[in-house]
Amino acid sequence: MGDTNDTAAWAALLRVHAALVPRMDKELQVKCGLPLTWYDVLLELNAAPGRRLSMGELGDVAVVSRTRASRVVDQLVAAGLVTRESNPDDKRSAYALITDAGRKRLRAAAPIYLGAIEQYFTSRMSPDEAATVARALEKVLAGDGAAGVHVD
Amino acid sequence: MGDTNDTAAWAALLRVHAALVPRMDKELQVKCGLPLTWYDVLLELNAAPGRRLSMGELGDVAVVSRTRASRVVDQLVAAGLVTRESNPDDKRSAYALITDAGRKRLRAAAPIYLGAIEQYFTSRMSPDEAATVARALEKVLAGDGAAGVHVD
DNA sequence: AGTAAGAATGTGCGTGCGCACGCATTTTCC
DNA sequence: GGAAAATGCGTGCGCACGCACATTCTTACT
Repeated sequence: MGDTNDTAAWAALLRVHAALVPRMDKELQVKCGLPLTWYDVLLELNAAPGRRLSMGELGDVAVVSRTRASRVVDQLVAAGLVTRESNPDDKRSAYALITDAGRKRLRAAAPIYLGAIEQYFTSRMSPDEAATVARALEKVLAGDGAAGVHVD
Repeated sequence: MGDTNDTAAWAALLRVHAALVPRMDKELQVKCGLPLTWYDVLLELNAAPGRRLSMGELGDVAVVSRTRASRVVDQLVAAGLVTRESNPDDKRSAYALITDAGRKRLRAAAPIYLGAIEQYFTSRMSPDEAATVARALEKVLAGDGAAGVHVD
């Protein structure tokens, strides 16, 4: 609004994140007993080839950092939604493998989460706008690998 | 990418936030000794009428929560960038008022921050896209007050 | 006026999170 | 082959963050 046009998009992104992420996290946790972090990790594991990912890969592909991923996997193992498995080819690395129970929980939570995204986010804009937002932000991510990004 | 079109925009927003916010925070802190949270609070105070804001207003307008704002203001007072001032009309409320030193620090930090936004974010997309992103995300925020949002 | 309900703030506390570090293993280089 | 650098991982630690609660003051109601 009072913002110069360049920063308006960035400022809005920060505010949307601050407003919606806690709300969706609470909602997911109340309706599914599943924190957003767990959902994200389970989603990535489920989509990965062989339904398994090393900790480093998980840190790269998921929103959480690598060290955080390690601890989230601990919790998921304790909850029976994931198992740890060692890689015979590289004994340093540890795979996280989603269990059937994990996939069940993920499938149960998905409609809740997707519904929240639709209700709070996507439905507020036109389909064209949603497509443009997705394309623009993906370009931001693409130009990212160049400038050193790693958080951990 | 593999995402259904609806969730692609939201997923990209999460990833952009996760990738860029820590980076900008570090950069601002290294080059200006100013955490992103401080910058945000100083910016809002500086833009406010009378250059002052109560804690509740600050929590509403800034990205930080109300309780967090109270503590950030403590730090800013200790750093001499802000002063606390009581409201004669309502002795419960406490105003935070930006000092000249605070404005100086803010003016010094602004080009760094704006440059980072341009470099990492805005320059990756076309001006049209930036405008569309801003408009779409502001609509998300506008439709927000309705559904109870308050975090604190 | 007097009392009960409500609002604004600050603080103790538990949790989430990433960094710095150390350990184990792999890879590179001589 | 063997040593040195590099990689992957888990953990101790400190900081950021919000919730629940107590406090102080204001407002509404009788």
